[in-house]
Amino acid sequence: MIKLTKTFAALADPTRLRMVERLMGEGELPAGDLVSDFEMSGPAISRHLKVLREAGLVSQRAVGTHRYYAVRPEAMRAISNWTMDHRAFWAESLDRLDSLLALDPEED
Amino acid sequence: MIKLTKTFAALADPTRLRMVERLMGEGELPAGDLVSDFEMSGPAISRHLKVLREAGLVSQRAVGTHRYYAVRPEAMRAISNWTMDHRAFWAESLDRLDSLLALDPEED
DNA sequence: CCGTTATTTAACATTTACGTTAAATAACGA
DNA sequence: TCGTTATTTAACGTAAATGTTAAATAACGG
Repeated sequence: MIKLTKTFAALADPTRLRMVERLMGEGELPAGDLVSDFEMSGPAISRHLKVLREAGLVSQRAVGTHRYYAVRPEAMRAISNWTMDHRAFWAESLDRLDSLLALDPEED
Repeated sequence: MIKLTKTFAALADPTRLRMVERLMGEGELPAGDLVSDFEMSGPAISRHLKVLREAGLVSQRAVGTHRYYAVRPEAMRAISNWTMDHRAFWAESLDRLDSLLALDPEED
């Protein structure tokens, strides 16, 4: 089960957020490819990847000495589901507007 | 402008996540109402609210000595938008399934 | 087997986060 | 004005996060 606070904590760091975005855009990548993206030591990147992994945000696949990382769709879906669970709150005014425009143009 | 890493950091703490959820469910509440929710001192709650405020997640309204807090829909929308921006990645298989079921039942 | 490459783990320093209690502010009502 | 209530700020201790360099692992290709 995905713990939402863990997921959010993992994405709360700019380096990790960028990693996740790159992985979503390009798909699975080896750790080394991510190292060259950032002005940061290899070990630092490795630990960020570990945080992402432990949060369930990425998967790791070994091929020879390479470790391929990829974002786990379930994790992203969990965030999306959470926002959708509360959609009634945050989309309230937009919904009302939609309704008024689309269905119910009765008030002034 | 809402900084996504700040938003995620704010939601990365279980106490703050619960606060936000309660505020979304019940709407605007004074700080004191939130204090009684948690086994934690008033000052601790106050600081959590400050973190949420500085992240742009909640608004504060003063009425007498009370401070009413409410979740800012824009912040939630920002998260939702981010997930939607990457929907092509995480909803990929579901989309494909949807498409196949709905539109294009041509393959085996 | 050996040197090279890819990546992680260990050890360490520094900053940030978070909780506590005590004190400060500010509005309220007698 | 004074004591009470609501909330925040200050001061402090401790734990967690993050970066660094050095060392450990492990697969690769001669």
